[in-house]
Amino acid sequence: MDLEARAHSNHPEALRLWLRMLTCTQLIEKQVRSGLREEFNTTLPRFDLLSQLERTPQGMKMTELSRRMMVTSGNITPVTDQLVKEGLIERISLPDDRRAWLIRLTAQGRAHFKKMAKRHEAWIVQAFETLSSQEVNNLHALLGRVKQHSKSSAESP
Amino acid sequence: MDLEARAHSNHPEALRLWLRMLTCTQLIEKQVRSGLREEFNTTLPRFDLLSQLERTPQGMKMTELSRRMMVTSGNITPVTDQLVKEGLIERISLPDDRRAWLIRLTAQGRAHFKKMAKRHEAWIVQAFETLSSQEVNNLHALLGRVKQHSKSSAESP
DNA sequence: GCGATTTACTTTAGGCCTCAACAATTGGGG
DNA sequence: CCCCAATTGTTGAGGCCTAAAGTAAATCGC
Repeated sequence: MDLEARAHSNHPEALRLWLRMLTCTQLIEKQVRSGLREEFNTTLPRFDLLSQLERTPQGMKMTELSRRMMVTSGNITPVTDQLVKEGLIERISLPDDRRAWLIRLTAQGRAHFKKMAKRHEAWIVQAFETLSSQEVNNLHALLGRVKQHSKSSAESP
Repeated sequence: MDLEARAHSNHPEALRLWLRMLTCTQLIEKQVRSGLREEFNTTLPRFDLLSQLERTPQGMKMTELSRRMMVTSGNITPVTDQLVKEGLIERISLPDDRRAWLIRLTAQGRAHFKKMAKRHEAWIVQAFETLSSQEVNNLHALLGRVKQHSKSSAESP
């Protein structure tokens, strides 16, 4: 009795798969969001932004952040504002381009992110613990093809 | 250079899978949303609501709709208002429970939904066309286990 | 060197999301 | 019968999303 209730038998397999995939994603995402809210009083977009920065110690421009987070650039401004206010990231002005900012984790941000990432990882591992390692890799490979297909057809419409 | 940039090699397989699944879902969902907007000037939640009703000719209460759509009930009110205004659904008051409404497709709503559903199905089929029928079914089965696991652990926290 | 285009970020309007508080109604236990 | 708890739908605050317009700065081309 969820999104999949739409998928009756004469729908093609792809539609059934899509609704199931959407259901899974939403179930897991809800768990992650409520975990972040209850344990760390934060949100998924804020966590995602910190995640992106953690892999890039030299920092990143806001445009690059929006591209990686797959959201439009108008979203980055308020999320960045909030994280700066919390002292987890900093905006650094670039001498050679006065339009842009370099966004970087602060030491505090890096430490705080590590704690959250540990919990986040546990939630995700738990969500997929019902699958064997081989099944996880199988799923990963199949979705890799779907991703490539979707990206390439988005580039040449 | 997307969400998956977070997943470096020492992360467990489950985390890599999760980020890839999220990327796929978002890529496909963006295509569907922009298709609905460009071709039908509507949104995904509105389409989803009509989808749920299409399978239930006798109509559905708003609580039931929110449960199936996996959103809180506060969301259903404005989406319903909009679809009533467009003449695609109707609110029918129930004599034996004056708190509740029965929500049903109008004839116009049913006809309009059919057109949209045909296009929607084509977008989804295209998104997965890179996989064989067997691979689609395999993916469906694996995600079925993930879904069941997630639902059962959500019920008994 | 200077105007036109492009780029980086911000802002705004409109929509959906959660959570939480609220009104109205229903239904069960004394 | 009546009070109380549970249920149905609505509303409001806060947040993130898009698309689109606006501002400022960089860059391209003549």
